[in-house]
Amino acid sequence: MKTAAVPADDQIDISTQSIRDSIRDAIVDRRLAPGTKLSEADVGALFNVSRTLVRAALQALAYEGLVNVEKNRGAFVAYPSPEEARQIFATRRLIEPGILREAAKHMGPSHLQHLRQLLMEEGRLMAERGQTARRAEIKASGDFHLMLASMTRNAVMQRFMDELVARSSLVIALYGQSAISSCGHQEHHDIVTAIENGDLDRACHLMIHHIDHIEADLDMRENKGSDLREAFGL
Amino acid sequence: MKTAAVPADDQIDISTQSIRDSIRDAIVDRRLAPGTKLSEADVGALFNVSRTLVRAALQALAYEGLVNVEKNRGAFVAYPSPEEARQIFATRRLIEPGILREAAKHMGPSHLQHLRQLLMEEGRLMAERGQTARRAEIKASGDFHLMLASMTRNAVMQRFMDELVARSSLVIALYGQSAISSCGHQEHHDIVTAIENGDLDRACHLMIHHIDHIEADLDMRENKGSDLREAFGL
DNA sequence: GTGCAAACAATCGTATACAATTTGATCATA
DNA sequence: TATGATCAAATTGTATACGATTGTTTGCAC
Repeated sequence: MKTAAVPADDQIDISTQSIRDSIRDAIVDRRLAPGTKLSEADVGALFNVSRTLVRAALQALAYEGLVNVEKNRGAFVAYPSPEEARQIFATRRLIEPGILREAAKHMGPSHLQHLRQLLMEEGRLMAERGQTARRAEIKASGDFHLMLASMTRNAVMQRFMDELVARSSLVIALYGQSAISSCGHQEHHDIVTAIENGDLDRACHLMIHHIDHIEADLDMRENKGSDLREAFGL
Repeated sequence: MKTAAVPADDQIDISTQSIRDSIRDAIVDRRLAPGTKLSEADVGALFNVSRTLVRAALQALAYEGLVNVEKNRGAFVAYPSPEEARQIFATRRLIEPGILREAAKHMGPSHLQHLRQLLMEEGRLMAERGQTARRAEIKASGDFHLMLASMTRNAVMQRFMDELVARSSLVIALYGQSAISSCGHQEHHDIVTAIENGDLDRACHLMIHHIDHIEADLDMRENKGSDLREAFGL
């Protein structure tokens, strides 16, 4: 019985969407370790719903790439291979500069204000100690990219970025080494500054380097943690 | 009914995936008109499966943006609004040049051969008459972009393009006016030529213009066909 | 004839039941 | 003891059953 603790309590009227979000958050926040089995019955018991709803949630998460469902075996928190990780970051490098430019088109002073505010919060969390603050910091770091995506006013791009950021979190959870984001945080600030100055070329340049840095901080040698699975090409 | 029926007809082992693909193809091929209701019971009867599997398929399609599920009302073939259409093409403009460059990295003579071959087939279908040939032509047109995506060797990008091309087909089905693709076909050829010549800048340029042309051919005034739905902001 | 309300029908939302498959354990045998 | 076959327990795959919601029709009052 290795299923993780998720806010259980006596919740009623929890629908598929809520379950999906709860599991999603738990995965992205690293409360659920990659590879963890998500038994339909167990999860259902936690949320006091039937397997039907759990199944729907797990299938949706599988589509997002956050869980793998193996036929007749069950659903597991995704365990991205180094190759998958590479593809995820390659995709981000490809689309985030475009998102930046698109977002800048619609950006007014209030939007810049919001971005700065988010970065302040991020910085505040970095100063704190503790697992909780650390998770919140990582989340805030991703939220910066998501906020930029939301400023494109393009729902499609937003959804793509949602998926990319979520999967990136998983990858970082698996292969990240340093306390990193210290530099990442500064890079966020620099990007906003470049936008403020109207220097979009520079902003894009910084964004690409930022993504490069995140990826460079990963140690993607196989057998990290308790892997063994990808090690044999499965 | 139900009398120990031998695995009826040719249909055995139809799983969620097959149903999803069948419906997907039908939508993209315009055999299912936008707005058509997809009753769980009806679809299930067609495929001789229970509502459970149909539901799963419809939910997956909803995630792809090909059907809308309205709570307690059912699933309908998506009816993209002009705004959605705009967002879809904006996203394509944003990522397809990048895909082009990425694909070019891995492209050898055999790949170019494949692309040319696909274009030949596309051209052949354009010459023919009839609804079937017309559908095949539109499909082939989309396949060109999908083949480029597959050459990136990046599963994430591939999936994004899958979704974008499918939804584009839907939009074109709704708002397309001219017999179009005549010029689109030539543009495909030009793009391949540019790649062959190693002139990626030109290829990207052509790609963006190609997408512009597709979008420009749409007549997205509301009330197209039997709409009335979006006309009231629903 | 019009307008509203209540019953009816159809469809979806969720839970449960049963079948199929996998997994792990037990036991026989060399 | 090591190996392999057979069986039992657990878990997923699919179907069905029942309750809830929505849309339509009917009937009554005005």
